[in-house]
Amino acid sequence: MIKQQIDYYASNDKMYVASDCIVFGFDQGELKLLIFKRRVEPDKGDWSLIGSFVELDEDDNTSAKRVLKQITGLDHVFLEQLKTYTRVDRDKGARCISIAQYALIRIDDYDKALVEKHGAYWCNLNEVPQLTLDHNQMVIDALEELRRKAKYQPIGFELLPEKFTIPQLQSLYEAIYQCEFDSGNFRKKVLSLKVLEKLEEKDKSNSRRGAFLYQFNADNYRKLVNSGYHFEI
Amino acid sequence: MIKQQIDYYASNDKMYVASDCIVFGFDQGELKLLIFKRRVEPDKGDWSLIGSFVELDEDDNTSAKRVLKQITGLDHVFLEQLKTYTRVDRDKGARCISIAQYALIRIDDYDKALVEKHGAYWCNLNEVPQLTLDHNQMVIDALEELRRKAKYQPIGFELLPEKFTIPQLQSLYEAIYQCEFDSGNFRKKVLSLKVLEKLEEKDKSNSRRGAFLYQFNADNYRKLVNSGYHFEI
DNA sequence: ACAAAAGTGTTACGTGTACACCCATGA
DNA sequence: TCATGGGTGTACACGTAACACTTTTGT
Repeated sequence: MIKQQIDYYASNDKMYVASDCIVFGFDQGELKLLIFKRRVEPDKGDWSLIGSFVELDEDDNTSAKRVLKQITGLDHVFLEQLKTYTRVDRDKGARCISIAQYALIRIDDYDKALVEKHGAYWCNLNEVPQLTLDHNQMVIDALEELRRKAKYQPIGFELLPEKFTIPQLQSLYEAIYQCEFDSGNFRKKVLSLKVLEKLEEKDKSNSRRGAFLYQFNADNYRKLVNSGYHFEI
Repeated sequence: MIKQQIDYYASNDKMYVASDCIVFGFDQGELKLLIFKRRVEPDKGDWSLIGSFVELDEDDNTSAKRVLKQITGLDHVFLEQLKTYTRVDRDKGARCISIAQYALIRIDDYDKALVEKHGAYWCNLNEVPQLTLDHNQMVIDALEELRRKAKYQPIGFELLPEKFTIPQLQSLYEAIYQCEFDSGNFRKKVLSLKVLEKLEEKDKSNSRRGAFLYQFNADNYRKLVNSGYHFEI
């Protein structure tokens, strides 16, 4: 029985499985993408997403988190599978499929020294250079997914510091959707969702008057979702 | 150079890559799922989604279409990547990841003889038996995706015959979302989208009066989308 | 006191929802 | 003629968008 089983599997071909990571950050009102210089052939020296081969004792998520930790020094980042790229000729080096994932990180938290040491670089999303293999397509797909998700799930908060102001949140959404929102309406909408906790502190970096800081209340969000609440921005 | 490249790839491990297919159909007002009896160890004889190993000269889509054609006799089905399942211990037989895809097919078109010959079976979506490996989870995820997509993209039509009535369309959506819609409002909504062409024929199978048949106009849909139109049911 | 950002209030409009109603037809 | 499903019309509630307006504070 076991013999037969092994034979059956063995009569098929294996492939390399890579995991590539589209890392988004938000800084100075701009969406950023983390890229670095490819260190292996083919196309050594080209810009590339960060990635790695998935090892036998890892799943895609574990693999991506390992690389992410290596390069940004960050643990506990938001990470989600995007799509698997399987074109036969996508990698000239070998038959290799890639499970792409996208990550959202609080850009002021990351270990700048580590990022630089690995030759990585935060590039502006409107100025993404030519990337290796099919990585540009991955970025396009990830951005589309981010836009789709941000509307129905509170993932935008993953890109902001713990405490943020309503105008900061608005500027993030304006960066994601590349358009302007009416500030009054945006504020009303976002507060009506009942997932923001107002703090006593103010942030005065952007105005004389200062804007109150808020915090995302994940517990409350979960409760609302469980009771059938439909989040939407 | 090439030597170094090959060495680099070779120092990593390969895996088996499978492609599993969640096949939805619609019949008698019910959503159906195509499953069949697994013919290989482990778990030979268990119910399973249809699937196969992805061959070296195939991408995931090609692979799924090959199996689908084999078992249903159908070409040109709607097929889209769902998600890739990579848990280390998901397959007891070997380290094997699976790229799941979901398909929507017009159930009255399929080759019934072929389906039966392969031991496949259309099961009711509310009565899915225990499936092998992580296939039950795949079905859950696929159903969620179908619900999400059907709201914003005209994929529902893939499950209906070429010509269908508005009440038929409504009954499909009721099956997908497991709730009832107001028929007047549903009709207004769906006709306001401007992608249905009214035919002269009537279908009298469900009422004495008969209901007019309609046809989905894909060209018109594409035009509307290109001009920024936002489809939503 | 004024510029500039934060924050509030008011109104008009379009869309979804509930529901009453008419139509066509075979038995 | 009546039961049944197909199809139309209307009235109201509500969320959104546009925009006028007030508040705060450093210079």
